[in-house]
Amino acid sequence: MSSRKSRADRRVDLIEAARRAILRHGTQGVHLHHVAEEAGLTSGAVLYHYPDLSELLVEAHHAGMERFYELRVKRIARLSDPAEKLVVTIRSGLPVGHDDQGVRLLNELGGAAARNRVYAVLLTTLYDRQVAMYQTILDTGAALGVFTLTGDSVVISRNLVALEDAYGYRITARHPLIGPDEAAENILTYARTVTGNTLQAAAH
Amino acid sequence: MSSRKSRADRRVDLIEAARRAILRHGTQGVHLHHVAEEAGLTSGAVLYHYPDLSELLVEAHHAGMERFYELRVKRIARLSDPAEKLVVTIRSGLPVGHDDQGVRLLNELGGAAARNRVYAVLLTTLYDRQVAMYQTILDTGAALGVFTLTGDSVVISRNLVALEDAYGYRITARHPLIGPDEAAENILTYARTVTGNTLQAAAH
DNA sequence: CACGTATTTGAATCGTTCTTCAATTTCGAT
DNA sequence: ATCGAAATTGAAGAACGATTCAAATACGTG
Repeated sequence: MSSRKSRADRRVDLIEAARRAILRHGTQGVHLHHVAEEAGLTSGAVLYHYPDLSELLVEAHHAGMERFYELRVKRIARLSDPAEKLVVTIRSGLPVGHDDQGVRLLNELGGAAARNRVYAVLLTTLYDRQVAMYQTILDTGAALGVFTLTGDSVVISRNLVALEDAYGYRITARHPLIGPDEAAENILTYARTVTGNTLQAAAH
Repeated sequence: MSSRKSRADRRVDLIEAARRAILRHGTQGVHLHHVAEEAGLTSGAVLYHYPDLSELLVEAHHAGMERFYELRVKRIARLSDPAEKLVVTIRSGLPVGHDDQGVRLLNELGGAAARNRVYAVLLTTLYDRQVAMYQTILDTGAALGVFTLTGDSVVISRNLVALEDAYGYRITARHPLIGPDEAAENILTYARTVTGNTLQAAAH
């Protein structure tokens, strides 16, 4: 039994616990006691804070997405060269390995989104934000003359995020030939042709 | 209560029923009685044929994948022009609408594959077969001088399948701006640059 | 057409999970 | 240091799903 906490603190804990429980058992497979165990509490205590488990699960997914997105933004915040930004952004959209928690949580929702409107909105919103992120990088690079775009930056950005997403699934499913490095290289190949930039991963 | 059937016939029915039940409730959310209802039987009867529900679910997913893949192969079987084949293949990899059953079933597995090795293998195998399908088209087109590939046909094929997959998720999640037409056009934009072919959708 | 077998039902049982709630404990405020 | 409110427990009960199995039934075969 973990020590007593304030309402706000406990809710944060529970969201974290729910996130871990989802990764272990799947969004559909999580049970109240799984979350309770992860949090070091009783089922009753969880219910005291979240009378409806499904609401807690939504919050956990929401929090996971925000974390994922914020991490990506932070990674490129201090970079100035658009080419470098693009390379780093592509990397940050891919799982680090087949057990990458951030990506695995997102992948949980792919199927559920077709049945659950709330998850559909979450996932769609995340996609759009990531597309906007790429678009900013591409447009800036084009304005600076670093990139020579072969087409609409929206289309390119949508394709880039799509590629990340799909390779994320392949990697978390343990494709024997496609790991983070191979996926990054495949996406970079695409990025090179549409930007006209060699996009070397800058040493630092 | 549907009329009595032979073992073989009933098993086929049950796989179909399981497929529908999965689409309604999710791979993790399906219960024995859901499958029984879809089949017009009792839970006991389902158990008589499949003592282990999870095995039936695996078979349902397997059957769904085979159907999906075979349909794609059949669509291009009678076409000879590589450019036309490529256009048709891209289309056949995308859902027809947000409620496309074939794609929705595949999407169900994305998350589960990270936790379940059997599903991971199924999904990975399907991916590889689709990549091989594209590769054949690209290599043939290149040999005939119809395509001028900008790079390795494996990489291009992997990217094409990846794009299909990801847009499939967006469409089934009801993205307000991305439907089958938009997705196809985005993928075609990529295909055009890497093949050097205008890839007009042939009228017929 | 009657027999025997394979299929299906329906009910009983068991285990699990959710839900409720009174009792207890802890902590902060006074 | 005490009081009161908030958090947590643990047990009891309700609901649900899986599982088992004897009985009923339909079907093919001889």
